[in-house]
Amino acid sequence: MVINEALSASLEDYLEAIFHIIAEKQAARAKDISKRLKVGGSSVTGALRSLAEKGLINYAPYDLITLTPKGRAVAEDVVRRHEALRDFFVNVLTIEEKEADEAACRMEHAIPKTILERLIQFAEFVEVCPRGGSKWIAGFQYHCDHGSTQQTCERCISLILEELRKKKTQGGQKPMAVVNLKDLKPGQKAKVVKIKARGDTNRRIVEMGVTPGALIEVERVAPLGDPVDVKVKGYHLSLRKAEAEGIDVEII
Amino acid sequence: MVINEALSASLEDYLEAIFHIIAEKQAARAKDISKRLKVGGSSVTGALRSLAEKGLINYAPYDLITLTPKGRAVAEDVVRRHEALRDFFVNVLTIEEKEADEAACRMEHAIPKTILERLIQFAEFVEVCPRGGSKWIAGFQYHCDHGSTQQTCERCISLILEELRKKKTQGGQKPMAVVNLKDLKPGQKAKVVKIKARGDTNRRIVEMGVTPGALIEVERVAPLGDPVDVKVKGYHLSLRKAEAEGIDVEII
DNA sequence: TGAAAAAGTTCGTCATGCCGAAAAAAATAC
DNA sequence: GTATTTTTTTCGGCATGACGAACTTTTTCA
Repeated sequence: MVINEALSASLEDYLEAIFHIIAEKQAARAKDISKRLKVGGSSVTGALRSLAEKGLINYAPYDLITLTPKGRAVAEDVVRRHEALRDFFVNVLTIEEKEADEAACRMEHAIPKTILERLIQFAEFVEVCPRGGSKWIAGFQYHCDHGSTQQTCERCISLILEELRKKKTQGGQKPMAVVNLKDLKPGQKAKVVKIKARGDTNRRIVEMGVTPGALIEVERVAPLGDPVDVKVKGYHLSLRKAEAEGIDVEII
Repeated sequence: MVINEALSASLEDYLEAIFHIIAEKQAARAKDISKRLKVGGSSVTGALRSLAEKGLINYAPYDLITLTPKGRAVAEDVVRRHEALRDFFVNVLTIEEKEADEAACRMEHAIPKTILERLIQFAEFVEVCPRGGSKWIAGFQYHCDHGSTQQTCERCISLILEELRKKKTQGGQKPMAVVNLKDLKPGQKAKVVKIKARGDTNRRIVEMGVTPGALIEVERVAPLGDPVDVKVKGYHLSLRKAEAEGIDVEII
């Protein structure tokens, strides 16, 4: 078992495919992989041997394929890169979903860690900052389609004024639209306003990257509200009900 | 001579290296390439044969290496991808130059055309839009370092107010800081305000992508102001003096 | 001008990653 | 419970792209 060798783009693709297949079914089979990656069966066998040798998958000839803990960690890292790129393309560059996904698939193997982190922070910043937001992205769209001129810039500025006025009349005494994380529905995005939890729970929440100002997206809420699956800084987290209740957010 | 086959990442690297070496000296030699790409001499020979076969370089054993027109076009395309990524990393994500360059080097081979164009437009929009600009990027930096909280957001909003006030007092009757493109110094960036030129000159200018609202960066001005080398939408252009004089800009 | 040095090429090798054909194993059907 | 189908593996082959060693050409310089 070879340890800690950097994976090739190809092997990252295989690992990512296995990760997604396992998320849908219980375990992956060679056929699923070959269908998903559009490669011949014999190529899959070779890749599986390679991944098993590196200790990333549990695999023996003719056997089902599962991820080792190490393999799961690496796969989650690949998926995080993929999603970060795709989300940036879709949410900031307003690229169409399918095309964004394909581009992310190709670029995910080449993006270095530091750039990735920055990109995730930037995409978050665009959504969270009052100077950014969906209105601004719409302005970017307009700029792309018509080219911005003096007039459109003035329109843009008046938009900011409007937003400021709204803030001023609503806010003041109490920040508006602050709710508890547990009350969000899947798909909703929010800005973390305050961590109410204290002690150990507080520590755990902050360690996961949930800090005031951060963007948080609810992915799934289990029947009784426990656990709540969220995405923060590109990471998929599963929060206990007690943890979710300790987080106040402002819906975006 | 094989035509129109997609280049591998490796061959793109060779072509890019040749392009840069030729920009510095008159022609490239195998040694320059092997030094620049850190590969053995024998690998270079193979790559050169491959590029010559595809009609991208002029090459015969032991001879100097130059680009064919087709090869130059492809090389310029690779360089444009590289620079677009690097500029985005440096100007928007505030990544340090050297790191941005290395990342661009790896990612340039994987970015699809549509995403590239959008990214270039976005980087331009960030610099040109009043809601963006260097102040906003500084705000992003702050967000990265400290995490934005309610207070920093209010600071951000007051910054917009300040900017608005400045615009209001200065502007009104006449747009401020409008100068002619020919008066810019190398390194300066500006927003195109108006194309004064008429007829054929106007058409040529617009065809090159120089339109009101676009970002233009001066790279080099020849002794007598002819030509003026600029960068617009990722393209390096060489403007005749008459063309430069027909363009009014607002320095950013 | 004629060595010595430098640059460039050829050749054999290796690793990766894909493929198709054929063989082997497992699953399914009757 | 065997026969057929499906899945998986093995094997040989091919393309790319890198390398080192040995050889050839060009350049340098004495």
